[in-house]
Amino acid sequence: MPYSREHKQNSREKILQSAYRLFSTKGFDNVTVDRVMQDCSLTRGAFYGHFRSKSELYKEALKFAASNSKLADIKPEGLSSREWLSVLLDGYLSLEHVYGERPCPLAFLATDIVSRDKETHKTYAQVYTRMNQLILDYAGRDTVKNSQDVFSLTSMIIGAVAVSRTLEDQQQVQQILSSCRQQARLMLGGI
Amino acid sequence: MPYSREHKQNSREKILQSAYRLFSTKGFDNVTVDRVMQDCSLTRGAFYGHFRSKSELYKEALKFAASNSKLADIKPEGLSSREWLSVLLDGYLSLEHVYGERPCPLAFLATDIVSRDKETHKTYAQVYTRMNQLILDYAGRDTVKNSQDVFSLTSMIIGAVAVSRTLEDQQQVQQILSSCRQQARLMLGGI
DNA sequence: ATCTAAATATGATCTTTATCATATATAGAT
DNA sequence: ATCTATATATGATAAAGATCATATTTAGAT
Repeated sequence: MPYSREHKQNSREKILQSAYRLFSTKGFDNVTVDRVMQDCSLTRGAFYGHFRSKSELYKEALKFAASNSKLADIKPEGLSSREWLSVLLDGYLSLEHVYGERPCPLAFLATDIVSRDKETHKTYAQVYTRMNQLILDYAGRDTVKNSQDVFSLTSMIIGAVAVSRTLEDQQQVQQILSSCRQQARLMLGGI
Repeated sequence: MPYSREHKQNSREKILQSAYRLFSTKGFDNVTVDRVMQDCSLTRGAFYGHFRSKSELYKEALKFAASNSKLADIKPEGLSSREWLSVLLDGYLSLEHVYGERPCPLAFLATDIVSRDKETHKTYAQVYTRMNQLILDYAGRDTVKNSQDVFSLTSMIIGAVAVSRTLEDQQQVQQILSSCRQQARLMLGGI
């Protein structure tokens, strides 16, 4: 047996991490396999030992990002679900998220996904459903009049960060995020 | 003088129309110059008589889309500004818009823009500002507590249609759009 | 009818990049 | 030490597509 048992698994995770960071900031076509591998200090050739194709990498990176996203973090002890949800939303609607290393795939891949294959669409849809579900759960289902109300909340926060990343004017971005944080609190009262 | 005086202008508009339709559904890299020209029954060569490069085409198509978008339509006689705004928002949050021929560039190019050049970013930002302004104007500025409140509304509707286009489940899309239409009405009360 | 400038079409070039074929390096087992 | 399966690296191939150089078509003016 060559290398240690975990070596390949480690490499795979490094590739996924680099891939997602690059894909989410540049989109599928503006990222080359070479660039991803350079980013994690490996080379082209090694790539095909881990993934069948660039498309497969994209899909796996999407799954990887979903399970490692801020929104998947575990609620700390001593906070109510509602309080934790509030923390999560503020984190989501923050500059750190907009420009950070673990951006939400729902926002940052939104229009990029359209040209990908059916499987990838399905994965995206699953991530989307999970996000809505998670917010519903934290908000407390018993207080929900209509579970569909959550869609307007997620639309808003996804739209906000997606647009924010394209804007140069930092002050305007701050205003957008702030406006949405405030609105989110109002909506959660309603939900 | 060859051709009629308006011929070239007509060609230019046809190119822009095809270009925007394709760019907004597939993104910059998944559209070739060839494909655009085929779409409007011209050929590659003619292209460079109209635009310096594919990048320039993209930028011009973005401007073109902005000035021809649903939201730029003129208010018909006999409707109050608020009523007209309501019509516009329902149109924006409709299946026809999500899958139609005149989609909103703010939503459908959102993440695609990130990899484009500075000029294009600037154009996008202008379109974004115009959209917010337009909604503020129709909503009636005197009734606005805080003009920044409009950002959460535009984030929501942009996010809603951007995400909707990636989802396969038509029923879910309907629910998202419906949820946002309802929420928009609530928010306009507040604005 | 013919001439001409503008618009459009066609063929060629050159770069980029995904993927493959092949070679080398690694580290556990003998 | 050496052997071997696996991980990684390097060089080659081939296709796609943006752009350019050149040819052809168009329709108004003479």
